[in-house]
Amino acid sequence: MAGVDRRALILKAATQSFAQFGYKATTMDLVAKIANVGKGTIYTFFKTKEDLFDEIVRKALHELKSVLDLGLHEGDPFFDNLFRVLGALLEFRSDHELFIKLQQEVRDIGTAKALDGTHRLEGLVLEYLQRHIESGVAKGEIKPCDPEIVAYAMLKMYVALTTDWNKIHANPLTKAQIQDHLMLFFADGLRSSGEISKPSTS
Amino acid sequence: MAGVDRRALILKAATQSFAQFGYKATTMDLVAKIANVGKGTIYTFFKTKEDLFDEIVRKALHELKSVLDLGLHEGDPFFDNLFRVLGALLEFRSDHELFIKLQQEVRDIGTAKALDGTHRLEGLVLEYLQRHIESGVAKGEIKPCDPEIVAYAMLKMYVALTTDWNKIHANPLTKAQIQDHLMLFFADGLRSSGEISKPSTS
Amino acid sequence: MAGVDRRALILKAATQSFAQFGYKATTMDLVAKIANVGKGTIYTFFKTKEDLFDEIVRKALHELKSVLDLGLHEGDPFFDNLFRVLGALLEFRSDHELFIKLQQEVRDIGTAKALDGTHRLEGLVLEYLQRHIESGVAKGEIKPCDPEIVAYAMLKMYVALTTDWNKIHANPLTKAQIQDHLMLFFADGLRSSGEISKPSTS
Amino acid sequence: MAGVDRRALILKAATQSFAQFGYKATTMDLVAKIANVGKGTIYTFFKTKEDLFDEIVRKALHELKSVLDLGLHEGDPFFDNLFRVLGALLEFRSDHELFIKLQQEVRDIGTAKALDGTHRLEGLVLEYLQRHIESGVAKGEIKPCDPEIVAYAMLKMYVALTTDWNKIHANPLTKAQIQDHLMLFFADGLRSSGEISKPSTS
DNA sequence: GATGAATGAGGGTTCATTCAT
DNA sequence: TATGAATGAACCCTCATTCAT
Repeated sequence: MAGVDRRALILKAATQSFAQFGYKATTMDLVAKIANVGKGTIYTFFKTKEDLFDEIVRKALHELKSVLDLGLHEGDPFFDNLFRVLGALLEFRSDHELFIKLQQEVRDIGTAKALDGTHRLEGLVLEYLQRHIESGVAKGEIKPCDPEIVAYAMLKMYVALTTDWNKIHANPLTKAQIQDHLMLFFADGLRSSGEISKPSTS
Repeated sequence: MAGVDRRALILKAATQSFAQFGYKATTMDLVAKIANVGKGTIYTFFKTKEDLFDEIVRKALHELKSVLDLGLHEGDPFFDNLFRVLGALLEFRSDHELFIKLQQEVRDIGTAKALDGTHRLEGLVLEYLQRHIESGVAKGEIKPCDPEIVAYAMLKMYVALTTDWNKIHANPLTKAQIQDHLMLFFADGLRSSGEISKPSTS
Repeated sequence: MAGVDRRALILKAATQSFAQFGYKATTMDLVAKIANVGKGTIYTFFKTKEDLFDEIVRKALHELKSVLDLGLHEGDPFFDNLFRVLGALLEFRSDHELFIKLQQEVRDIGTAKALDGTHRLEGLVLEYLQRHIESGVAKGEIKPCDPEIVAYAMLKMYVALTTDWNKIHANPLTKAQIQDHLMLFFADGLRSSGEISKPSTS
Repeated sequence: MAGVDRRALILKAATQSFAQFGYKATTMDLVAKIANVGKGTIYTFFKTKEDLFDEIVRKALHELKSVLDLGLHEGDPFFDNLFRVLGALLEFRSDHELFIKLQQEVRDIGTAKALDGTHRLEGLVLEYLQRHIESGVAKGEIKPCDPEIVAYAMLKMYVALTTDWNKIHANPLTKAQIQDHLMLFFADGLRSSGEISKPSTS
């Protein structure tokens, strides 16, 4: 028991529990048990349950920002950049899968502060995506569209395939499956060539 | 007060509260107050809080099934059917918006049973979509793809644009905006014509 | 169990426990056990522990006021009035001994609000006494003196003989003993007649 | 840091905190911080918090005994002795104000042992006073009276004027004010000369 | 049948005490 | 020996559920 970093142990346990059971259903007793630590120990590092939660969100925010900053290369083609960043997010996910899950697990907390945390997480990615899409439209790489809506759709689709999917399926999608489908929806569309491009008016 | 259907009153109140505050934050006291009945009365109709919740999911499931059955016309083109059904879901949503919200409000329940309820709701739609996609692929209307993944993506995208979006934006998207973007992603893709179809190998 | 007034039961139990053990050492579990009531029941009547405490102070304040109002007869001699009121307070004590004890049991509560409550209790009596002493001085019934200090001394002496004494002695003082000694200190003094009235300068 | 007496440091810090915040509100963390030692260090000198408290009471008891022994001069007049001792207590108080405050701060401790400590402190002074009063009665300097009750009244009055008063007033009473009032109550009484000495029978 | 007062298990938090360093 | 991180019992409070009316 000598070299264990109890703070990290607790953060990991809490992250796992928040992701798996949500905020309310995560009890400090449970976190303590998962971390194999006394309940009181948690309070040596975090003032309240909310504090513990905030810290997790903050850490995720920070790592996310790094990933995004590293992934966007100004001069590269739109889809190159998109998939490089999404790929990086995927790595981020495999390291810290639970952080991403948090995004959806947080809802009924009530405190504006905690909710803000989650929204900031989402907001950060949306901002990056939106800027990237605007730039893609400006360069003529993608069709004119509402960048805010498309950014939102991209994020949600990404989360759906990387995280939500695992809630109802035992086997996660492979990195290739995820990239192929994102490409399918956001680059090419499903429609077979040769089809008419508008549904007949009903 | 003679002829009021107390059971319906309670179901309506609980639905509203579950949708607005989530499962945990909905107290039986609150449901009783909204329904304007005694707290004990709830227990004459529903054995537990979970029972009450299950009943709401079950009812939603039933109505959903009707919507789907009515919307799918075997002979019509793929995208005709898709948008007719999604449009119908939109109507279903405006009538029972709260039911759909439930899908995300249920997360931290913990009890496998309650989660099952939500998954059944989701599963029903997925099943319909998957069958529809398989049929579309078979008829050559859409590209060959994994119907399960695509169905899942469609549902999530639909929920994202109709429901999730409203959590961070004051104004909901219009029905037209929703349909246009679904079409954009699932029919045509974002890429401008004239572009190369694969990202450069990294 | 039919006709019991649970609110009164709880108030009585809490009063007893606050008086005996003090604010902090009184646990809601203890109050519940003394009152023979479920812990949750307390919270049906009182929002918090502090609320419960406040209610007790408030009730004491009210009864105290009645006693004082009834005991002071404007025209009567000073010591008649003094002993009538003190006698009445003694009755008040035998009915509600615990309320008076509260005055000293409240100290380390911390919340300004709760402390106010106790100070109000003390302040009410002090106010009455001070007015009465001023009137006694004005009529020449007692020597000129600082009414505020004398009022404070009277109250503390009264509480010392009626309440504090019992903390270290098994048998309370009799009503006669209390009155005799109050008379001794506040009317006549201890000094034997024939003595010189000032201590020799040291 | 070599030559500091850690035990004394801790005793001083604890005394200050007990006096200022009371027994319950004094945490071992706080004592450690005030004493500028590690929390564990306290436990090398004192087995428990109660032990620490007891030691403080014992020390106060000892100093008190010295004060009393020095103040009583067998041959002097009663009131000379009384005021010399009370005066000395006042000095004792200005040196160790906190010890005296302790007397009232200890109330909600609950443990019979700790309460005993306080009672011993009180008992010591009472014993001295009682002996002195008995002697005064024997010499005819003061009226026959119950020495135990009078001693108790004197102590309480003394504490009331020196300590309790400060809790509700910004300015402490001066030494002269305290002595004058003690004389007023215990020597001469409040009643104007020329008054009848018994209240009219009610 | 309808009610809501009563309940107690379980939640977050504090703090006296221990013990590995 | 001195330390303070770690601990868990015990605190106050919430709320799903029961049951006498």
